[in-house]
Formats: sequence, structure tokens, C-alpha cells
Amino acid sequence: MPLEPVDYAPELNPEQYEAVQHVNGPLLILAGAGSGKTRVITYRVAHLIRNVGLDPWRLLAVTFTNKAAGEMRERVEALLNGDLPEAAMPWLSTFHSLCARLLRMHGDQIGLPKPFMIGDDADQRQVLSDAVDALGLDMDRQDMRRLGAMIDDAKNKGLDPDALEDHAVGAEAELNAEVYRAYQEHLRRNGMLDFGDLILEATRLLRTCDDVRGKLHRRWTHLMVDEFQDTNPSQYALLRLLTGPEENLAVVGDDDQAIYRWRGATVRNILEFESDFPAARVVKLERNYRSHQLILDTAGAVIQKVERRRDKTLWTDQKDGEQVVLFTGRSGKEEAAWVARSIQRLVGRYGIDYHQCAIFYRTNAQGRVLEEQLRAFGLPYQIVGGVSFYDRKEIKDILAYLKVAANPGNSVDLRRIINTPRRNIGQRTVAKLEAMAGPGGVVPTLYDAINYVVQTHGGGFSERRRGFLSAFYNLIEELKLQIDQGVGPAALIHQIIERTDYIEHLEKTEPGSLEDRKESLEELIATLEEAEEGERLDLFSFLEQSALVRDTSAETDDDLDLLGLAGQPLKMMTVHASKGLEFDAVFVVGLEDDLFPMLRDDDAEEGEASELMDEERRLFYVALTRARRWLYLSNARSRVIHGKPRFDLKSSRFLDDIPRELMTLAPESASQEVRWGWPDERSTRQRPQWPSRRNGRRAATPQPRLEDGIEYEPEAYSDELDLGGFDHHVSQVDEPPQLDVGHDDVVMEPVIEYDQAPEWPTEEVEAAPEGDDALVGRVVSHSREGVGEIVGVQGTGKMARLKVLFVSGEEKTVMRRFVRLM
DNA sequence: TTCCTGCGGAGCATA
DNA sequence: TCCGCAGGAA
Repeated sequence: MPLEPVDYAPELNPEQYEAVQHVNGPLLILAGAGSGKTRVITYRVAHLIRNVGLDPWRLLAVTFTNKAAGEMRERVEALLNGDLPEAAMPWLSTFHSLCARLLRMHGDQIGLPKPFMIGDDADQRQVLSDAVDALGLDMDRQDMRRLGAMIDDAKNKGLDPDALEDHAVGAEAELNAEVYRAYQEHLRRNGMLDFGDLILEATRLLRTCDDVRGKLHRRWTHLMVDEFQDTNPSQYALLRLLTGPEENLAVVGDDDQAIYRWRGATVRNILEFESDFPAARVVKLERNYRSHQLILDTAGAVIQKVERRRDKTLWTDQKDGEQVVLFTGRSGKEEAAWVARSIQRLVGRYGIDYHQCAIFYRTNAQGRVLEEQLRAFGLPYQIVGGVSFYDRKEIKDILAYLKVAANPGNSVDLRRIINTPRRNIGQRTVAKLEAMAGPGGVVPTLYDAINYVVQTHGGGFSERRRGFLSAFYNLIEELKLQIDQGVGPAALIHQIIERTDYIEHLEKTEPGSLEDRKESLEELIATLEEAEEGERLDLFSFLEQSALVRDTSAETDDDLDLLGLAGQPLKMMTVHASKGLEFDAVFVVGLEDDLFPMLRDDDAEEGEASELMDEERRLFYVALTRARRWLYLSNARSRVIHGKPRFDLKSSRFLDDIPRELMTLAPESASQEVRWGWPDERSTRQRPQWPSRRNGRRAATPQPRLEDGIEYEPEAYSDELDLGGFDHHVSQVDEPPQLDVGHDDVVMEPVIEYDQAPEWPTEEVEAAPEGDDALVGRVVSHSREGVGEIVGVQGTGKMARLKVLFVSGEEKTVMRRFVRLM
């Protein structure tokens, strides 16, 4: 039954409409920041299905993250008004899950293990170190990192060990190829594919199997790719293979936002799209719906300096806006305090929400100082992109049991759990077992070795050792049996925790985080139980999912949840993590040369330096274009870097590129220059400048401590490095934070009113904020179910389960932490 | 003697 | 997080 046609023209600007209307042939949509890219993609999908009459089945849309795929799915569904049955939705998928599926179906045709497991970073490290050991090489940590990066790089470029060997010139390159080959062998021996393999092997599959390729061409006639500027050569090769002879390939991206070169992405793909697809139509989206003109001008001035780029100029009809504010602190700490207070002021003065403010930094390490100050100021914050749920130790441990039970050939996970919790199977024993396994050994895998020892008493182990091994062996065998009987993942996890005394193990090893870890396990089980309720979730598809979920998107902070502030905290993240997001107020901190831009000379081989600089510049551009209304830039004259105090900082060269009239210097800034610390300035002025205090007790010769001739222990710096010998700062260490840098109209208290005190959560708050029954009657929102009212509460605290009557009319029990109070 | 466990130290670009 | 060393149990 055909859907009612709808003309989308009124909802789109002319360029967007042009892109949406394009049906056949290659299409490149150059979508500037904030130009409504997702809108175009989703409307185009809706248009193809609704107005062109394309069978949804024929469409494949590829994204990089699960989050993006999910968002797209939601919005397409909304546009089609639920006119489509679930099964008829187009295939929206990430690169990795697409490849995983293709390989599950056809991997045997290119000799992949079946089934295979998808290895994560930790697996990768482990396998690499096995491979290096097996080659008899002695490598330190740095070498290992380098080798890991080398292998990733090869895979990103679509090179297998043979290809790398062919390219190899010189001893080091040959060794690299050898390590790569050994690594691949070890991976396969464990029945594993890493993330790079997923793409690489899928590409190989399509290249070598004409029938598979032909089948897919017949199935998917129209392809769409989001964030095209982030594709690496391997992914690009895959896309080209997936593209049928009609070349109905629509790619969307912005070369100005290409920031994943270090992950193998190449701007080339977007810069030279027309030479690869001469028939391509190109549509530029330059109208920005996010920021005001001053912000766009600022960003534009920065990005213009990139040489190889598609010319684009963002514009908006939003002419009014505030100037970009620039602040220089005497120290990283002072900078952080300024940021905290500025946010407090914004919230107080304009009534915007904390969650509409964000702080971006170049490296994760910078988050520390900020965190301290935000806490001191009592501002609710949340770090985006920390450890993701599936990276948590307790989750990985338990999943490792499942993975081993599902596939005992997986020695990597086996080693993770063989002595966790402690069961007297130490390194020595494992080493002996490993010597028995592998190509030259008695048995193929580590688990087979255990089996062999247990069954035949071979291997020369003492009775005692064999007893320990038996216990472990029996445990795994029993789990295997249950899997065969179809016991679901949630029940299996219960058993694993019980049988291994895992909770006691946690109690012993890290009593401090016991509660936290217990909760995440409960959450894992609860999530699984929920998933299993609908249809039976089998273990293998669950493991597949968990391996592919690498989104480090924000997790709600439980403590804040209790305060009813869930979803409210301001966000802190690296600039990389900020891509695709937008905020009313954006703070970009640490704008110093060597930090942002970050330049590491060991990377700068073969004239790569300027390309690396371009990438840093684009990164800065991404940061700037996240801001809707307020943009604050800051840096500091001194800072602790890698635990060492640094006083020789220079302002970021990127600041020089912003026309002076677009910026205003914060009055309390330690420098009234945009550019400071550079040689030409140093010659004309005393450096560093340590401004005098306003309380009049002016130091006779203000000088940085380093020049006082006093010797400092490194740790003495950590707190006070930034004090510059001024006692007004010293007082700041223990007392409520008050910046004494001279201006009086500052709103020091938040003006906004809360249901509860906006203090940082304390133990008492955690114990019983209001009694969970008080939640009954509150309105909540749930990401999947929508809005509903709480009608009942089971249990207390963060792990409480809520009975919620959703607007759909359905009553469901959901985890407390999965809903947001409204 | 062999092997396991617990402790303390060093270091950390961006997913 | 990963590594090296000292001490205890069999």
C-alpha cells in the first residue's frame, strides 16, 4: 500500500530541498556545521520511501556511531508517522555492525572462524603481546603502543600482512609486517576479529565473492553515508564495493570537521569525490541554524587558513549576539575557576540550564582541574566519554565468563578469568598450559590444555594444581551445558556471580567501589532481563551487541539523579567528543601552543606537519561551531602538564587568526593581550607577567616562584604552582572559592531556584533524599517509551524499579536510572 | 623449591 | 592499568 505523498519543500531551505529531491546517481552533500545535516538525511530517506516509492528494503544508510544510527531511525520513523511496519524500515547501521552481519552470514566463504568473537581494545593488546612474545621479541610499552598503532593503521588503509610486506622497505618495516602477521594468526587462533578486521574482511569478502556482491547490489540499490569525511581508505573501499553500477551513493559530510586522521580517516575521500564519481551532483549547505554571526565569523576566520578544503562560508540571519570572550589565567587552576564562575554567572543571569553549558578540552587530563573547581563551586557536572559501561572491569569480567563458555577457544578472555576471582591458578601454571597449546603443542588451545590436564593427568602438574584446574574446568563445562540447554544470558550471569563468589572477590579487592560495581552488575542483569522479556535474547546476539556498543556517550550520574538534577549537569568533554553536539554556552579551555594545537614532533615525519596542524585547526573549528549563543575561550600562563609545572607557555597560535574585533578580553584576565608568551613579545616585556593584586598589598618584585630560587618538590606544585607567590591565592585552596581578581558585579551565588539544594551530593543525600515513595506521581521520560507517570516504586535508591504508566497506555517497570524526572 | 598473592610505583593525546 | 618485588604456603 503506497504512502500518501508529502511535499517537503516548505520544511526545507532550497539547498536542503535540492539534496532531498536527488534520487539517482552519486550525490555529495557538503553540510557545514549546524546546517541541518541530519534533517536532510532523514527527509531524504522519507522522500525516497514516501514520494519516490522506493521499497525501504532497498535502502542502506551507514553511520559511524550507534547513537547516530539510533537518532536517524527515530527521526525517520517520526517522518513516516509510523506508517511503516518495523520490519519495513530501511537498514540503518554502523559500519561495524553492517560488516559484522555480512561476515556472520558469509564469513565462511573467506575462511573466517565460525562463530567469531569481536575483540575490544584490551583483547587487542593482549593478543598483540602474545604475538610479540611468540616471535621472541622484547618490546617495551612504547614499542607495543607503536606496534598496535601500526597494525590499526595498516587495517585502516586496507592492507593485510601480505600487502604490508610487499610495501615494506627496510628492517623495521619488515619486522612490522612480521608482527602484523603473527598478530593476525593469534587473533584467528582465538576465533577473534578486531574492529579493523570487520571492515577489512568484509571488503575482502565483497572483493572476492562475486555472488555475494551481486546479491547485495540487487538488494541495496540506494546507499547513504553519514560523516563521510571520517571514512578511512578501508571503509571507502567497502563503500565502493557496495555501490552498484547505478552509483546511487549519497554521501554527507564536512571536510572542515574531519578530525579523525589519527584513526586513519582521510579527507581525500570527500575532497576528491567527484573525480571518483564524475557524475556526482554536489550540494552545499551553508546556512547555519545554530549560532549567531559573530560565532560563525570567528570559526570562519580560523578554518579559512586550512589550505586543502572545500570552500564554504557559513551564514545565518541571526545577526545579534555576544562577542567571543577571551580569558587568560595565571594558572590552569585560575582558568578553571574562571570557567566555573562564568558558568555560574550565565546560569544566574540568563536562567539557562547547566546542561546547556559545556566545557571542551584537548586532552582528558585537563578535566581534572576543572572538576576540582566545579566541585568547589558546587556546580553539577558530568564528564562525557569516560569509561563506557562495557569497559567497566566487573562487566568485562562477567562477560568474559560468558564468552569463554560460548567459545572456549577464546584464550584471551579465558586468561582474564582463569584466576579472577583468585583460584590459585597463577602465571606459572598458565604459562605451562600455554606451552602445551598452539601449533607446536599437544593440543590446539589453552582450554584444550586444561581439558587435557584434567582428563589425562598429563602435563606434569601436582595433584594440588590439578585440583585447582579441575574446579575451574568444571565451572566452565557446566556453563557450556546450560548454554546448550538454552539458558538465557541473565540467568547465566546470576550463576557466574554466585558460583565464583564474585561479589566477595570485589569486596576483597576493592571495597571502596564495591557498591558502584554491584550496581553496574545489577544494571547489566536488569537490562538483560528486560530484553529477554520480549523475545528470547540468545547469548550470541547479546555478546555481539555488547561488543559493538562502543558509544561513550554520556551516562547519567546517579548522584545527580537522586537530586532530581539528572540530565541537568553541565557537560565536560574532549573536543573530539563534542562533534555533533551543540550548547548555548561553550567554553574552550587550554588554548596554548603545544596543548591546543597539540604538536608532537615525532609524528611530524615527511612533511606531515602542516597536515597535522590543519587537523588541529579543524578540531578547534569543531569546538567553536558547537556554540549557539556564548563562546568563551581561555588559556593559562602556567599549567601542570604530565605532573610537571610549566611556566613557559604561549598563547595558542589559533587565537591570532581571530580578528580582534570579534573578541573581547575578560576584564579579570591575567593578560590583556590575545597573543602572549611569544618571542617577539618576550623581548619587549618582562615575562611572565604577574599582575598585581587589588588589595594593595603589592609584592615588591612580583615574580614567579620558579625564579625565587626556592626548590620545590614536584608534588608541592600540584596545588600551589599557580599561586605565583601571592597569598590571596593561597586562601583559595581551602576556603570557598572566590576569585580575587577584581570586579564587583559578579553574581557569586546561583540565582536559579531548585527543588533541592544544588550542593554536591553527600552521603546523607544518598542515604535518603526524600524517600523513594515521594516519586509516585512524578512525571518521567524514558528514552524508548516516552513520557509517563510513576505509579509505583519497588526498592530504594538508584537501583529502584519504577512502575510507570506511559502515555502509550502501557504500564511498564523500568530501572530508576533509565528515566529522567521531568 | 615452586608458585601464588599482595603491595607499591610509574605513566597517560585525541574514539 | 601494567609491572616488579617480597613474603607466605605446600
